[in-house]
Amino acid sequence: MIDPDGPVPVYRQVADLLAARISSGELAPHRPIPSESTIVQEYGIARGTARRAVALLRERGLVYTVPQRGTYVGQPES
Amino acid sequence: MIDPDGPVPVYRQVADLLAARISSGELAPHRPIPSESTIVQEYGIARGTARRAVALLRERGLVYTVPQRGTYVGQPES
DNA sequence: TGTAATTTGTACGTATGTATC
DNA sequence: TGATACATACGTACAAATTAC
Repeated sequence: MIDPDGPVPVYRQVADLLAARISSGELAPHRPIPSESTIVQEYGIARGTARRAVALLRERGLVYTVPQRGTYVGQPES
Repeated sequence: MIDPDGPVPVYRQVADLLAARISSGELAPHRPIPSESTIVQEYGIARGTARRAVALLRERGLVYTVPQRGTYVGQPES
């Protein structure tokens, strides 16, 4: 699933995989995406890398994070 | 200079200090800001924290980074 | 021409704090 | 109380590109 040795950074690979899960509808609007710990386990990566992937999705406007709560699909203020 | 135990994150304290050095003219447009290693030594912080501080300045549009070269005051396209 | 140093980029691991549930 | 989840911060290591010598 993840190629740690490829030219594409792992955090971007993970972000793209999560983005695909959002596009497919598996992760629906205003529903939480997997937690950092879950992402770490699912993809076998470090926590810092998982955080970077989520940060990238946030920059893309695909998700929003509520501190100490979780990260959700879509945009805040519903 | 840096208060590691205060409510303000270290990376933001460092970013603000660097921003002040830019405002004062000590760091002039299109001149490099201190390297990550230098920032680490100057402020006694970890490199990851220094990188976050620089990333914050980048988000604020105060600096731009040229990979493998350095980070410079102002905006690209000179 | 070749080598070493510099600098940013990526990735991992660990620890602690704070807020929520 | 305890578990969960994000925020911050430390340290370490290696890669890639540029620069200096």
